[in-house]
Amino acid sequence: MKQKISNAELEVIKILWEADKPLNVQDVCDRLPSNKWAYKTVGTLLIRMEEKGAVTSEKKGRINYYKPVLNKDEYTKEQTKNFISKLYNGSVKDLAVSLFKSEDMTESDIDEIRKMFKL
Amino acid sequence: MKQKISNAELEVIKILWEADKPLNVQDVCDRLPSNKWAYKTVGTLLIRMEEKGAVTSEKKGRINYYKPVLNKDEYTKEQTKNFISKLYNGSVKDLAVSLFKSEDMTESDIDEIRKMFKL
DNA sequence: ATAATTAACTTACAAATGTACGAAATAAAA
DNA sequence: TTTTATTTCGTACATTTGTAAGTTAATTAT
Repeated sequence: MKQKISNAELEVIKILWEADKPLNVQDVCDRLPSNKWAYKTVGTLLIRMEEKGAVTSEKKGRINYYKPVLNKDEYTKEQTKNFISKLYNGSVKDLAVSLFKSEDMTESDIDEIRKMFKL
Repeated sequence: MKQKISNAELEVIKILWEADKPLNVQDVCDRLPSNKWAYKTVGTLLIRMEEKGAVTSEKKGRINYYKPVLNKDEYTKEQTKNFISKLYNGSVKDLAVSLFKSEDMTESDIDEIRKMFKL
């Protein structure tokens, strides 16, 4: 997986991550918000990800079933790192400050975080 | 500012944010890592951002001086929110968990965060 | 004052992305 | 079995992005 996957592709691979079993194009469509994309669009996105090595497909009969190659946690971790270096000069602390000030955290988020960082 | 700015554009507007005074193309080039982009490339990026409404320019003599319209903190906040919803289903807590497990935080980051959350 | 440099403005061009359509092959329904 | 629906495969096409080059006008150096 050298190349980056796009935002639209990410939407699709997220479905595969959740499904936890190989899905065909129709399955993916069914799990997307309705009318998100045409069937063929979803097919294109899957093919592109296969070209990029982010997913693989296996044919059962004439139908292709796709599953992710790219690992969700690794991907998330890597993207998070990139994001922090892009917007916060790589400082996790600066991100934390920004989150803390942004009012986007609920009290329960804060509690959880407190627990996590204790000891 | 309807349209999104690209990664390359972001590099440039970051320079303007830091400078805190209007800069011309040459100034921006001087502040970028050397040989990052050709002078003309930087000019293109500035023009595109002006078209997008992210920066404005004012001419002194024949030279254009650019300054940001887009506010850094707002932009950062918005991007952070988008990022969290894209990768963590909007859960700040999940992001925090991931950061905590990723080993990308230094001890001093953790200390700072502890202080911030008053543990 | 001519030559060299510089800045703006215009144009370019390939790769990536979003968003599909058409044709051909096959399977399912009538 | 003829029609209809489904699926793949190839193709399409506008927009955005990265990365500039060419042309022209103004400025600086000689």
